[in-house]
Amino acid sequence: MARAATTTDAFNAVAEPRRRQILDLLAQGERPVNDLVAMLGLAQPQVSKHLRVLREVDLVRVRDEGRQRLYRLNAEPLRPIHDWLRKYEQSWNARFDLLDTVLAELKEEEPDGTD
Amino acid sequence: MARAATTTDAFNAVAEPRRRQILDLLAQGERPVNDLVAMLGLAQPQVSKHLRVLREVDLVRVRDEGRQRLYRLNAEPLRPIHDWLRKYEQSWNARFDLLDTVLAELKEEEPDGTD
DNA sequence: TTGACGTATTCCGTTATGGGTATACGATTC
DNA sequence: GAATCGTATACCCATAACGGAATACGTCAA
Repeated sequence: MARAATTTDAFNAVAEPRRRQILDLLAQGERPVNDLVAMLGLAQPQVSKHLRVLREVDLVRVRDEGRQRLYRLNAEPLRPIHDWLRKYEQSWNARFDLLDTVLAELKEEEPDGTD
Repeated sequence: MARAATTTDAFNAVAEPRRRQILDLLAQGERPVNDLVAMLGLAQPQVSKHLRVLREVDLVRVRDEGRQRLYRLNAEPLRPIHDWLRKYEQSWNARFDLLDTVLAELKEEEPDGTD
């Protein structure tokens, strides 16, 4: 088995910096492909390919406007990522550096208080 | 060029479900490899390999304890992901479904009000 | 219709993943 | 020193990513 497809989920789709950049751009509003091409400094086919991936995980939606295709953001698939990260928030918000791990360990299990 | 290495950053490292699972387990406290092996139902070498990736992006730290290696979580590299997601939070927290895109578009640019 | 534009798709090559299996290494015990 | 445990590494395979280049659409203009 190889690495999971980029179109498997938002986690994989968003691992690619360019794709994140595209989302960042689309966060400002709907854009035709060529706008993105210009802004990203990438070749048009690559942009279309990245958009395809984003489309397949439903991170972007398209709307046909004449000969242009206007892409817009749909952030909802990012939610699971955010939700998953949520439980780790405290780890960097506090000075838990190693203390929190120790504490968590103590109250979770390791019932053998064998130091 | 191929896909960015899994060890490039937390984004890539965490795109793999198994690796997320490992972090989830380590969130509960330090664990030796074999514990993870048992909990994950994976072969030991695969677990070691995943741990290596996590180690390379500093998502886990190791501590030698006799013949065991105790791994523990270091969540900080997750922070950039969280930070990046932050700007999209409102997109799914409200009913901005397509309204927000339109609004953003209006106030950002597209100075030609040609509709 | 022909042509230009905007975008998507196909084909290529390089790279590395992730699982499987075997094995190497260090530490401990006998 | 030998056997054993706990873990890491090496090797193999199948898969697919990403960029580049060429090209195939569909739409609009002359």
